[in-house]
Amino acid sequence: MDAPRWLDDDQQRAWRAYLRMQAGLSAALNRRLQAASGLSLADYDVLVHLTDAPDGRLRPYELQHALDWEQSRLSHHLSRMQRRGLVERQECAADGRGAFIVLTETGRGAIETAAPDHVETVRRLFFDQLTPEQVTTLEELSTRVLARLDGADG
Amino acid sequence: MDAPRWLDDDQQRAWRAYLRMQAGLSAALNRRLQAASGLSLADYDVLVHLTDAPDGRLRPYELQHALDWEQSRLSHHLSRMQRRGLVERQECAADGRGAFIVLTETGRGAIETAAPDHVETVRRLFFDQLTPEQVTTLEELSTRVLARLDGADG
DNA sequence: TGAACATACATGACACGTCATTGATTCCGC
DNA sequence: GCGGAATCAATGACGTGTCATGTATGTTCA
Repeated sequence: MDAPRWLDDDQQRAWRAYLRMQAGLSAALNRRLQAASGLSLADYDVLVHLTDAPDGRLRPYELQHALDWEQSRLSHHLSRMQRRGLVERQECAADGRGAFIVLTETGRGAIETAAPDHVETVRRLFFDQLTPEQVTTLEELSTRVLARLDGADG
Repeated sequence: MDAPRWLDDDQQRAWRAYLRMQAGLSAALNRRLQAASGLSLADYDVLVHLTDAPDGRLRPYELQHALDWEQSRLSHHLSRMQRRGLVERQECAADGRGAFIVLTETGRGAIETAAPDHVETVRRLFFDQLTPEQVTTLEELSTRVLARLDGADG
């Protein structure tokens, strides 16, 4: 193997800044959401998808693809949410292996209470700091990297 | 409270793309680093800082500020790394409350083995996908958000 | 039909992160 | 010095995420 290509100074600075921002932002969002509503970011994402689904229910594998989570993470997380009364599991008549995850009234109440505050926090901490051009660049940049991640493993 | 200001379409798309990219990238980096060297990203960051320190040792509070971690996260993590022989704890003569975290030979070997591969992965998955302008914008954007996070809590 | 394979989901073990609390020193004003 | 406050760090409890594996059901095709 050849000598590794290190990062240049611009890349170093960008990488460090990005890592810190990413960690700090998600920690801050999590803390606020948790304090305000008792939900984690993960709970929030699950509930958002269930809210958008017809009848407020989805198959686990649908949730898995929508969230882009590992299967076992989802399964564990749903068990914890079920224990807290945010969702329920139903049998699936059409497929004996499968199940439905159903939003409970408690779950719907939680997400409806949490959402406005959370969106406001995302705006204040993140979007209010950025120019429209920076937002556009962020989306393009993220999409490019995502395409690479979804592509070949090399 | 007033009606919440929701995100506009550009912001929605950027936010979703960013969240997915962020989650996917750190998962990919973690998986590769773990497979190649048995280190997690967290281990890697700790070891990098220790490697840069004189005598390969630092006080925990120095590491804490350098890494921007919560104190108890660091303490737990160092215990796990100590158990694996990557670092050791030493008493601090100058401050009876304190300690030193010292890089072991095992730890130094691990980071030196892991670093070239890891940097190369960061480059391939991330920087090779971006234009220099995107890199610059990412750094500016991250710095802006970070300043907001470090500022007032509102 | 039935064997091989694929799909849907759960689970146990264990690493990781946060919060709250505790214990031991050091610092500082009187 | 001495008493209170701040600092340095460890710990227990508990939620979260990953990996490896298990189990049941569905699907395909000779």
